[in-house]
Amino acid sequence: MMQQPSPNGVPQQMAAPPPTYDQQQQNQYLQYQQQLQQQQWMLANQQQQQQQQPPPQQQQPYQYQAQPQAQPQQMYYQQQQPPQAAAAAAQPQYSAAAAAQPGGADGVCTLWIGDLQVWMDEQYLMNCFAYTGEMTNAKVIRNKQSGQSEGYGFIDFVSHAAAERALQAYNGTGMPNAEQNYRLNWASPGAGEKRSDGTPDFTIFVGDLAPDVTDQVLQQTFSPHYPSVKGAKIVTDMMTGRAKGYGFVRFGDEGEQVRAMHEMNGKYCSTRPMRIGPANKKNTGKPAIP
DNA sequence: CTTGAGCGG
Repeated sequence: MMQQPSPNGVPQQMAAPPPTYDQQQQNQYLQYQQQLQQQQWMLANQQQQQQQQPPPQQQQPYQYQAQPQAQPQQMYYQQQQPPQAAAAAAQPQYSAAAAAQPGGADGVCTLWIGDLQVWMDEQYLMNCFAYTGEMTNAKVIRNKQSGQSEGYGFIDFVSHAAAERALQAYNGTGMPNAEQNYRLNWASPGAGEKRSDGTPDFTIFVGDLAPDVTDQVLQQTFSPHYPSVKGAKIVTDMMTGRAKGYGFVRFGDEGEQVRAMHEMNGKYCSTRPMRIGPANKKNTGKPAIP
């Protein structure tokens, strides 16, 4: 089976890579790292605003901390480019709909990213989005005391358009070295789809979902029939990254929510029939009566 | 595994 890199249980810090990786991959990885750093360096130079990054060979400014939990993944990432991301990068298209987007009008260049696992650090995010060539910074929010990731972070881009491109291309696609999809959204001001006063969400619970159903798939299952669909969310286990097999769909219109509960119940999403009910905890549109 | 751990400096 799999060989353990550290037979004596000593956590390998930033030491030699495990023998399970061959030299070729290591070299590719190192080359990739240098490319990334150079890209970053050039970007920083272009803008002439960030302090100059020291040449490659420099280690990351932040320090790793010994973590009690076993890390399910290795720290070595392989280059991976989502097909849509490739397309977006190849032909940058400035959608006219940008102004209508939630994060739209103003020049928000930052994306919020959630559902991060504890081992997904800045370096990891760099790798993920460096391919766009338009990312300027990545940050993981950590607990000040424990130093552990809070499970979300922020990614800055050179422009609002660049951020939107990344959002469209990456959101919902698979993350490298993880069994989960990107969960991206516009960062704070006037943010994407959270609670908004005066515009209540009418949410349904959708259970019995196949493991391959993503936010997008679920939303697209409903949106053609119900124009008021605002979004869909598959619930995933943060620790394992596995989908829990259920999710939620939010409607802007209560009538459509009710209709969907009747009409779509038992209908197929991907490979399995959905089980639909009203959502309880958050926004059902009907506030609980004390 | 059936009711969402989602906004910093």
